[in-house]
Amino acid sequence: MNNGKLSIKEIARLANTSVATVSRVINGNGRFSKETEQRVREVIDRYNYQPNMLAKSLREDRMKAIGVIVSDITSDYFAGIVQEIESELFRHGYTAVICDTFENEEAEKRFMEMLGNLRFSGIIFVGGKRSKTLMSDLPIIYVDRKPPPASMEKGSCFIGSDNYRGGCLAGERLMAAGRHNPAIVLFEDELETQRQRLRGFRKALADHGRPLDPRCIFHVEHVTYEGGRQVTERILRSGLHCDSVFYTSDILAIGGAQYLNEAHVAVPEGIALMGMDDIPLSRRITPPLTTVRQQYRRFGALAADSIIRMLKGETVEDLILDVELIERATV
Amino acid sequence: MNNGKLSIKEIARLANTSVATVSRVINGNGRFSKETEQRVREVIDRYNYQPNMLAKSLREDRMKAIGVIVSDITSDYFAGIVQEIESELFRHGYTAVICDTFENEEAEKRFMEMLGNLRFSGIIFVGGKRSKTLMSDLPIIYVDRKPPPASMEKGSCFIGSDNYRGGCLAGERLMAAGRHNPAIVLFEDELETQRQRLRGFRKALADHGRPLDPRCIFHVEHVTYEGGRQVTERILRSGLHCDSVFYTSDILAIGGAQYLNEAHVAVPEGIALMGMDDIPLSRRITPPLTTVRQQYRRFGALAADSIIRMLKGETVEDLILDVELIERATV
DNA sequence: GTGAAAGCGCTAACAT
DNA sequence: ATGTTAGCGCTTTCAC
Repeated sequence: MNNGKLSIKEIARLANTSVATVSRVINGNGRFSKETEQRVREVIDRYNYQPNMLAKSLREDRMKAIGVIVSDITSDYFAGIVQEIESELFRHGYTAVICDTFENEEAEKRFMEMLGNLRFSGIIFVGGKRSKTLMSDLPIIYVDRKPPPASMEKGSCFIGSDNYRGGCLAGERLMAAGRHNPAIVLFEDELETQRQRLRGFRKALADHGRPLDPRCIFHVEHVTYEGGRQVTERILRSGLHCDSVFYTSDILAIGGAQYLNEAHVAVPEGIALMGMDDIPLSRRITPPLTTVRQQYRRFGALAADSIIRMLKGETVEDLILDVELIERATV
Repeated sequence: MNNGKLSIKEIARLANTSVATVSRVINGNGRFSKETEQRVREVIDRYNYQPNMLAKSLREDRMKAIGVIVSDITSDYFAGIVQEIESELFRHGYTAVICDTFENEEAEKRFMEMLGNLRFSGIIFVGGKRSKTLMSDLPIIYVDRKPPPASMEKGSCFIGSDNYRGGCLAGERLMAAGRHNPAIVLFEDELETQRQRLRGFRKALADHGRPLDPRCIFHVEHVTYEGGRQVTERILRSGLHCDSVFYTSDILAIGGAQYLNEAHVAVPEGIALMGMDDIPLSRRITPPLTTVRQQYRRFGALAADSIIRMLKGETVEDLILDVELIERATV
């Protein structure tokens, strides 16, 4: 047993003391003399002793680890958030365990159970669905997508963007460019987040006396380049003569731009394009994408911070970050 | 204690039997009557009992989890590999814990220690450095980058592409297009993998009587769009009059293509471009990127498979997958 | 200041 | 077929 590694018991024997004292030295609580500490540390160093975290966690009924449930690690946007969460958590001595659900609710549920069994300290959802009400007694943070109010139990909070304002910004920009017949592309599975963007967009158009044509609201099943291509093709073929489109994700906009390019539709002269997120690629395509920037990497740092504060028993509040219009060349 | 969840002991009490029997029922070993099984299952279902994996793992001195150490989860290439690993492992009842090192060797070391303390079952390195010799008694699989032979201890294996052939394919293609003065861009931190590609490339040119000019070998510090831009600028300014460049990663090639576009250098007429990997974006840029495809998602499935076989005590061998030339429009 | 011992939830002998 | 019990490595009372 123990796979060659030594236990606190052997350390105690080698340092000529008891397991209790060794434990006290390691964790720096309780009292012990300078000399015993010295002896214990020597043995620990010499044998490069590593405490068994499993036993520690069992005893304390808590793992010093946070589960990060993300709906698609392959997305630049989510991966960026996750990377920040991980590095921030790491600095606080927590381990981030990343669980990728592929936008699959079944997997989401399995992961939540598993994290519970493993006595994790908390969960951060990055873009999760969480539409079924899965109970969990762990502290939870939702990032990016806000779940239906029903699952926003206490001991949970939300971190995301001011999506309403994001929609406004996009609408305003298009109006300012004289694009009076825009389309909007939404991700169909999301609720609150997307709805807010739609509301803001609609408001901006209405303010300019150009109410949004309901037929110009398009939906997409997956946030992929291909999804962006296809919806753009649908828009062109719809016969609605849209002069611009606001995609609620840069990935979609980039797929759309590619389609227009192949279809020999000039951007922005023929059709103007706007995205949302501002992923690194957006500034690199030709022409560079005009978009609404979300501070999505900050979501990650903030989420890590919040959950650690929750663990300390502090109360934390929802955080709504500002968005920003990034002028480039597709409008 | 126990956070509201009940233990095997309480299940035993409620089902009017002993902990041993409950354990036997749960794990399906040992013998028990149909009737007791029935009673136990009822209680388990009624209370939605979830065994404490911490205790189980402590007892068995092994977690049913595999650590996946990846050097940058933000990369499409690595993320794709990781996603396959995770889904394959999941199907076998293993949990994949993803550890992102940001190409940082210190983090790599910390993660390895941690996975050891937590008694994980094995480790999969995706693009790791692992240049320092960190001991670890766990089975290890290396994916994509082959570590120096010194750290290829037994109980470890490598899964990757035939990089030599990849280099050949790129060189051949450029020669066939009459591009007699190509440059090659390598990632400086990698050893074996990159060296093989260089060797293959060099061989192909030599075969055509156009030995590679050593000044036309360029290095990049980070595999990012920006890295690709910068190295391309350096190539243009070098005064070497290269007529084509082979980037050993699509990301770099895409950054390079963008730079050339801005510098009004026609692709492929002025300069021909080749990448390697074939990430989803490559077919979507304008013009679509000619590249050497790696079956990188298959790396993931294979890695998961191999480590599970290792855990069963089977011996596994290095796996070298074939690469394929993907003709598109940049050559 | 230090040690003995109980006990976290579980599995696997070893009884019966 | 089922129950009793030791013990995995650790922390934490409770004595001394």
